[in-house]
Amino acid sequence: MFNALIRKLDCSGFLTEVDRVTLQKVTSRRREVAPKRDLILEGDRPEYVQVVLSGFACRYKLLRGGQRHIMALLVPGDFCDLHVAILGQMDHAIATLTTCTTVEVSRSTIEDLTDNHPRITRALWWATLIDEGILREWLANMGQRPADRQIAHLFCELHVRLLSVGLAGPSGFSMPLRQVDLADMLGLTPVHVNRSLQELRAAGLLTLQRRWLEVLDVDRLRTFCDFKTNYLHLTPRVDGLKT
Amino acid sequence: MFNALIRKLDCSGFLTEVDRVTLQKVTSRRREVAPKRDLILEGDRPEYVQVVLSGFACRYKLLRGGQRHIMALLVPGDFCDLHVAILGQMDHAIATLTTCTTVEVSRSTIEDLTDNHPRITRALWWATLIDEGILREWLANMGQRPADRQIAHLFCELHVRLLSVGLAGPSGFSMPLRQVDLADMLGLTPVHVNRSLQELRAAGLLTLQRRWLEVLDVDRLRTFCDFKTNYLHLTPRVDGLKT
DNA sequence: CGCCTCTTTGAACATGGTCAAATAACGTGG
DNA sequence: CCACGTTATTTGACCATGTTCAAAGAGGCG
Repeated sequence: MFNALIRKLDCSGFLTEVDRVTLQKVTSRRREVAPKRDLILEGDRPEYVQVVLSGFACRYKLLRGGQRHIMALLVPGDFCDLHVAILGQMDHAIATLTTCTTVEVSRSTIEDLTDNHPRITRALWWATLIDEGILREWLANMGQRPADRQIAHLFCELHVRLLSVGLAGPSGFSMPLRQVDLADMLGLTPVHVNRSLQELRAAGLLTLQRRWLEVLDVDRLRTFCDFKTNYLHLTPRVDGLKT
Repeated sequence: MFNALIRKLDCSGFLTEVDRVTLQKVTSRRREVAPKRDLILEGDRPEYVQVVLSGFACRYKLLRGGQRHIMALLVPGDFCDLHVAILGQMDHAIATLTTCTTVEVSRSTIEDLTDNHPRITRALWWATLIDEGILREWLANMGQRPADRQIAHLFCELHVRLLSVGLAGPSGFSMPLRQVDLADMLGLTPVHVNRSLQELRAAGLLTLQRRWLEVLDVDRLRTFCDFKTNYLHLTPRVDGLKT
């Protein structure tokens, strides 16, 4: 059966066939969650670590004014809260954006993996470091680029990340996120996201209809928003496209 | 001799006296670096992992337009590039902001630590997870708050981080950063940082002169910018101030 | 004292925000 | 399959926060 987690960790290059089998066993207890449901709340001390196997989720914080800021997008294969094992308490919440399938892995299973499966441990460590790299890129994106390029950059990133788990074609992918979600990720208003999307369409860079994002010219879009893939630390084969 | 790294890792609560001695030995090869010097460049594959022992450094990226975005502030006790051991290549650069003392720890030493000193390993892991938490908070800060509160929030964070390594008093600390540096951290222009600082002063929240930041009323400043300490995962004792 | 860097000021401008309403798309039950 | 209520996208007019450019003051350091 298809398993985005294995597919993703495999990108690290650390896994062997045995490891893949081990991971397969661990990810068998699945759960279906409706859109816009909280998976974990800020302050929680969960007993289980969750992994997204299908759908999109996000890390977010609610600030005093009631504004939501989304600090990370979780796509199939991503861990939700591996770090809680060490830090103890969640400093942010996680919610589904679309319908999601998740797996719960007990803390003891994680401990078993880290004790007895050094390559898997290394792959997990690798995955969290990539998440950190993405956070840094988002920071630079928000801080330095105008809205339309921010959005373009986010799409470029998403495209590559989905490619690496086999969920995107060479020039398009399913985009079930709402404009509000994009707005909350980039610190913009939905209205302005809407207008910027129109500019991107008008510039002939992409189309977005019926929840499908089609990139008309990948190179041109990447140049437009100054997108480089290095922060995703892809193995050459996954890059999907030249450069 | 005073060692900010040990002081910081000690906050994790994982270390024993033996571990502290081990760390002391490892951090003996020191180096002095002038302000505004690169410690590592994007694309580098360093053989040594560096730790800041005194002064301020930063992680940054240079984008196409030549703009610099600072994605993290490294204060005494912070690791520069622990992650390169796994990811291989730097996806950002690191530079000093002030004169810094650093230590270089060879990759083999790190491997020894992770193989034979489980509590130290756990503390290192803990430190990188806190860095990740800070990244998330910065994202929300930039995305959702107006300039003056962004700056106030940054100061509140810095205050607590410096307190935890013994480099701040209960209401003030040395602030050698330039307004350009603040601007590059928050995605603002130096001009606007300047004006926002004036507002903070006018509001009686702080004073900033001769490179010293004095917080006039810590609680009031924290309320002003909606600062909560939870994302820093402090042990109760280090919080320094109530709440 | 003089140079260089950093901070401060001013005025015009632009990007993105606010509020409110209209239109379109979606999903569910009949 | 259609009708309806709900949720999402789109539009318009006005406003505000933050930017740009340029120049004048302060401060630090040899």
